[in-house]
Amino acid sequence: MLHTYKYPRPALTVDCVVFGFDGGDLQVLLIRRALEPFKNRWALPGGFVHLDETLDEAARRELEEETGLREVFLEQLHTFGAVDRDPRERVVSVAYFALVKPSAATAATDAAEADWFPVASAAPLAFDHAEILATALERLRDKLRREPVGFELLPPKFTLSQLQRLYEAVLGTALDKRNFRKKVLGYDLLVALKETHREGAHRPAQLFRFDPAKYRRLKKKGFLFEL
Amino acid sequence: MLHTYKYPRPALTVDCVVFGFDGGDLQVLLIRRALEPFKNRWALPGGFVHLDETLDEAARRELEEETGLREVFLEQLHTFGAVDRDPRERVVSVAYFALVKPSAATAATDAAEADWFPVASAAPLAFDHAEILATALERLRDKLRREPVGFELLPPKFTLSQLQRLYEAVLGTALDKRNFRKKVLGYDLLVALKETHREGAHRPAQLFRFDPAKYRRLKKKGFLFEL
DNA sequence: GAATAAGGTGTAAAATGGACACTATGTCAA
DNA sequence: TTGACATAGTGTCCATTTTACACCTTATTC
Repeated sequence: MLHTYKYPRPALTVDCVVFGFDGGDLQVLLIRRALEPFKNRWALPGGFVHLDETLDEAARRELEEETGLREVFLEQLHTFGAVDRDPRERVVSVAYFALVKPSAATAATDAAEADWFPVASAAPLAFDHAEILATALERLRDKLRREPVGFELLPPKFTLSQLQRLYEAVLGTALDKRNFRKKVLGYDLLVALKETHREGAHRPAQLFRFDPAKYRRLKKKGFLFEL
Repeated sequence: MLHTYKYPRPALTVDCVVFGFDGGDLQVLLIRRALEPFKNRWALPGGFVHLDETLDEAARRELEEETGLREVFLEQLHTFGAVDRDPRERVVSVAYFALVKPSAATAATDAAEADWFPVASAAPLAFDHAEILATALERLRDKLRREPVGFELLPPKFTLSQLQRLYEAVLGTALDKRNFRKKVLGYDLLVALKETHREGAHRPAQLFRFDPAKYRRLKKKGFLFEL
């Protein structure tokens, strides 16, 4: 069945930049293209927007179809509309960026032709996906410093060292351990658990969890997280 | 001539939230719709994206066609894709936000069925334009505090009082005069001119201009404007 | 039980942010 | 001419925040 319009229209797609963190590097989830153009190249998961779904819904649907990921942190990033970004025809793409926890992350690769790459070594990508990735990275850095969103990249229970390593990996700077802990705990958004995390031949670390309800309450009062 | 595709496609438009400042209130530029739906309602200037232009180009073109404005500060805001945001058919709109200087602002209303409204009293708007406006306002407040962008809403030569009034109008808070001046001048981004601005029965005010080159240099060194 | 490896803690100095009130300089009208 | 008026312009002190910095703790392993 064909669809006819009075004026020509660009095709509309969504693409998702999915970030993960393995404890060392910040990673992106890419899928290997099965078809031309850019056959066998790595690309961001994404696809066409259906008429009966919002953009957010389209992004979530494509993400699940192509990577099996569900219920991730997802947010609209920017819309890319260079005239020749797709060699076949005019395609405008609404890019999203997503953050996934390590548990979900491993599930993603079990399915599909998907794999994780350290963001630093994720080239070459199909289409203008390198540009989209760069934009997403910029946004992630910004967001991480202004909103308590890092927890979306960590397990539900995590140590302060893990959190600090995440910040250091994303921001690309070394942080002072005492100052970091003082500041993070000062916001009173982390709950110390009665468990510790033991790993390696050294003292075990206190586990914490993030308290989203507390954050929502604080945010309503015009509070600003900043790191 | 008709255009046919294998799968249905949403129509793609751009809409512009154009902000201006008259010295008192923050204003938005709206146009009166000549056609159904929402005939005679006020709406954001915008229109369909052509196949041979980028999204930015489409936004600038529509802005000029509908309001006569050229060479304004323009930036992509967010893409709105609720399924029923247009009663006729599926339309996805890439929203932009623009800042215009008072000189350009007066020109805009000479043309077209366009007029300025204080942002507080801009309802009711066509489509989901109230939501788009709210999103733009939020973004403007954010941007104003983190980047020296307020100058885009002022004449090339302005006084510190004008700048302060702008910040107060947009942020909705009163600011301390001495602290404001200390901070703004401390960034060393304003150049004091050899002119003054006289108006009313009182002491004339020093005129300044913004130095964009200096700002670019500072920004490269990882400097953050914050107010 | 000694070596190892990461976890966890406090203080002092510097920089920043916020509160606060008076003088300066022009216009205008009596 | 002079005094009332209206906005321009200026500095200090205190509280808070930020930064720099080093050692002891607690587990494991051999």
